[in-house]
Amino acid sequence: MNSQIQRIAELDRVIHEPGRLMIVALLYAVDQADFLYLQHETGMNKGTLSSHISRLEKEEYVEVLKTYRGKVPQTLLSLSSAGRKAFEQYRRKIREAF
Amino acid sequence: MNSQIQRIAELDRVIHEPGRLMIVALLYAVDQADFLYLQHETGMNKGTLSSHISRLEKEEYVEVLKTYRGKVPQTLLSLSSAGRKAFEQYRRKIREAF
DNA sequence: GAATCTGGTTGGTGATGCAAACTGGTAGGC
DNA sequence: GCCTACCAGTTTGCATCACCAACCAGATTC
Repeated sequence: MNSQIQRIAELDRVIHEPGRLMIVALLYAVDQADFLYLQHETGMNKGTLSSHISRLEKEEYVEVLKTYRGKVPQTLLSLSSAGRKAFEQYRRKIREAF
Repeated sequence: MNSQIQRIAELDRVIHEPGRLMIVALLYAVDQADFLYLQHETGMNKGTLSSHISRLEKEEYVEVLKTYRGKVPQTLLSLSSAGRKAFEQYRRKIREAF
């Protein structure tokens, strides 16, 4: 198997999914963001965003902190160190392949 | 929306799928390949490979030529010019994003 | 006749995307 | 107080897609 194909075959599917890739790339850049910010930046509807966040949480790639902005609930997201590493590895393989 | 995220959002989903990305990247490099070669290089089972090829054909990204190697049937695949352009655009967006 | 070869099709399972319904709380009008 | 509307997210129902194994078709070879 040639090495470009090898890299593609090894891509982390959890991160490769564009919806989650946007989330992870955003969190990688800003360290912390809330649900509404992610929704606005990614253009996803809230149901889809919510389910991608759940998937990333289940994978332990993001940490979720439910808090309040005044009296309004706010969900804060950040990348875990595992998530950060996974993204860096994904990015490295993508760069090597293309 | 920041430009990295914009690029990710615009990625062609038909090509983004790793199975099809491997096929397209291989065909981009070699111009023509047969079914068994693709199966061997990608490691996919034939059912999955066959359905990805059908999808790419439906999208008019690949051309399929059913022929014979001696008396044994052989399916030859090549990228169409639309497929070539789509791959180049995909690669450009990936490179810009990462 | 039985096994092999190439490739396609089918059936089942899980993932994704969207809209709509829902939850638990807040705010405003009267 | 009470009713309605809103807000932040989550869950659900439905359609489509991806993956694998198994089976099938048509021809060949042993």
